[in-house]
Amino acid sequence: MTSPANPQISSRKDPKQARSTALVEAVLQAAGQVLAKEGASRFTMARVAEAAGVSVGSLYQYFPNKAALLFRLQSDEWRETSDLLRAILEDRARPPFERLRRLVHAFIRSECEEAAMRIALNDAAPLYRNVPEAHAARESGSHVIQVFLKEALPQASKEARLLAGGLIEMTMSQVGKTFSETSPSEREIVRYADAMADMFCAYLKQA
Amino acid sequence: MTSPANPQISSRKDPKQARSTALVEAVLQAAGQVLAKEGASRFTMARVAEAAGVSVGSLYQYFPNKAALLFRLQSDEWRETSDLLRAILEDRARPPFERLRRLVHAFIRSECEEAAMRIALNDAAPLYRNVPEAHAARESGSHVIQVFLKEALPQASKEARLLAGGLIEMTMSQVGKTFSETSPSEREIVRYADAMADMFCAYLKQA
DNA sequence: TGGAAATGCGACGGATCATTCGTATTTTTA
DNA sequence: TAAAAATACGAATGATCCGTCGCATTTCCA
Repeated sequence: MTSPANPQISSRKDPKQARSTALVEAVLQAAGQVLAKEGASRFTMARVAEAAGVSVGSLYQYFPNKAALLFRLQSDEWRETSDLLRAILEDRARPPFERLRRLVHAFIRSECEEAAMRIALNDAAPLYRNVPEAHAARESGSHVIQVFLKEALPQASKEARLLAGGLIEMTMSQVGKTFSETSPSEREIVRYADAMADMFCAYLKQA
Repeated sequence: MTSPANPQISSRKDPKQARSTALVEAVLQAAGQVLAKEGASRFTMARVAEAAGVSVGSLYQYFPNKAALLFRLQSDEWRETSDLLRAILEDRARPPFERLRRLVHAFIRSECEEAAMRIALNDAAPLYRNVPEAHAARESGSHVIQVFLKEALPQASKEARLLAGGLIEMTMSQVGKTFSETSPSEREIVRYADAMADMFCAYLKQA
């Protein structure tokens, strides 16, 4: 497969005056709306500019290209999710498996709440998949899970924990994404998240 | 999210003479190659036509549009996979959980073998996601799993089986896809498939 | 064998988009 | 306050691509 060359991601310049930071904020907000309401195929620099009330040229002052803008949106999502994971998994007041269950519920729920945008972001993934920063961004989430597993399964080998963590992480994110596409009801969300948590717990306990 | 209108999928005409059926075959073969080697973003009617040694106009004789061609490729993949599932799960000579383990291995392996094409097909999914036929195509795979679960977990409620089947199916396909993107080695494939099978078995046994 | 049907062709129309660049406006600085 | 720097603008450029249509070629059939 011949992939497109890695897009340039680092921002062309940083906003220095108040009006320009406001512009960047407006752009990010508008970009999220356009992505969620129009879908990835209609996510256009011109449309984002219009929704933000600025001109196309201004977009390119702070984002070198479309991929950079999309990647920024994705990065922000990743960071939010990562913070969510950390907050729940580090709550040492609860037993580990309860934390894991809460994690799954929170994750699935968050995935469903912004389903439209997440789906569109996923559809657009080919455009920013190859940026080098993407690798580092994912690393953060994995690390949180590894720390948790070290506490929950102190007797397991490091290799086993890496395998289990990768499996859990991938399952949660990928299956969560697909599940959110079905526009599930509140009931279904709870049932599904419980099932997934059951699966993870059963797997970890027998390991 | 405003999705594009459902594309017309049914073939414009059926090939009647030998040369036209050969042309359709050549087109499908070429389309698979273009998709695997060039990726979804460079999957173009013109490129497929050139790779097949025919003209663009001829493509439109048998496929009403690009989405129809892509959907045909996806359908063929689904059918192959579905047949694979069925063959393994219906092998009553082996105990159920061994069959499930074999299934996971076969699935992951098959996903990795044609990784480039599967990934590209996935990237192009937005183009054919909304065709009505897609729903029916997935149904087939679910049914096979339900039959299996009825044998493996005769005491479980139908509702529980639907939930478990959906979870297993979604996990296998989605996680398998993502895993195949990492270009895993033979060793990693085996380890990962075993881990996933462990997870499914542990989940089903505690249910 | 001759006309009809099927098949194959590829230039062309029409539309969409990412990105640039010369210019105008606003803010900062000295 | 005047020059410099930062910011904003949006028409224009260049490229890509889908799908069509009139015409040429091949095959079928009576």
